[in-house]
Amino acid sequence: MVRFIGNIDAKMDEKGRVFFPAVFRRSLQKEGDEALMIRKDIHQNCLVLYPKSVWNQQLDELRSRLNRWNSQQQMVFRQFVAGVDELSIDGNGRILIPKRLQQQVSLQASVRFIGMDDTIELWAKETADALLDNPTSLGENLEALMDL
Amino acid sequence: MVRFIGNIDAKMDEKGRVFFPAVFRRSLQKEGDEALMIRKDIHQNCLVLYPKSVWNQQLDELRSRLNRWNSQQQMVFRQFVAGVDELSIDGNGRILIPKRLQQQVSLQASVRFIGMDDTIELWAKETADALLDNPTSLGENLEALMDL
DNA sequence: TTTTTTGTGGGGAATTGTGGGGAATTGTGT
DNA sequence: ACACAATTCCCCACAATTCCCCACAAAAAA
Repeated sequence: MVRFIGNIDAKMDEKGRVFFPAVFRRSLQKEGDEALMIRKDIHQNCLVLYPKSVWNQQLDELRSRLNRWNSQQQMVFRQFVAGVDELSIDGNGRILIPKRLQQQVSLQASVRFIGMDDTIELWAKETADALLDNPTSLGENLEALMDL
Repeated sequence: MVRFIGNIDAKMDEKGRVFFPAVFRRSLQKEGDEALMIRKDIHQNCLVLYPKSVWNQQLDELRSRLNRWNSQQQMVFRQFVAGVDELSIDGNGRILIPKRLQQQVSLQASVRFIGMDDTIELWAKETADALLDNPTSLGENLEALMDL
């Protein structure tokens, strides 16, 4: 099982290219997994990178819970799958973020990679700072959760 | 179970390297644990070092209680792992403190390690002095706490 | 005192990260 | 089909950081 750990600040150039952090690249290669899938996060204003194997796994999970003959459920599946792109790492170790996705989450020059266990999130630095460097609620949330 | 005890002053060089105190290294090795996780403390202006096994244990417990499709729960997980980095001890027995973390807690040349049972805290010496040399309320707080 | 362990410092190679030029490819409208 | 713009890809150059090595001071142990 992959386990992405760490936070890396990076810069996206005008062409939309970002260096894919070496730590993560190594974790990927260890799994023999080279391809990445990218989509906007369901809830947050950030992008999510899945190693292809993890992506497939999640698709399977979704599929197994959804009834393909049910129109609404089929629509959920469609929305989840649509908007996904496949990425590859170029000769310089960079990935190219599709324009469409850049706009969806207002990516600027300063971005931040966050290792999230089996996926990697890509945030606009400003957005991440605002959300994550504010730990007030974390304590309460944790307390509530662990108190079950 | 690891038990880190003690206060050690050390110096960080311009490259951000700090000698990891021998006492703590021995405690770590006794656990067969070499890797360390580092993050900014939730409340205080200092860094916290976790032996990797301790960290993983906490992470697994959290993961098992969280539903990744739930926005709020995913946010808790995110806040918990964001800002964490993995450290290793180099050939000279030193660790390299990531730039980002140095800045977050204003680490300068003079630092202080504080053994905190199963974790180790890393303070800027000045900050630690200011906070801890002022033990005014400890007695009262303890009294109130233990009086349940 | 000599030896070993602990702690500091720095040089320089290798890797990681940033920027940009320009060819190839794709997509658009005419 | 053609010209044109935008995007993607492949290449090179270079800056910054990290890693690996060695030297040595200071403290502790023999």
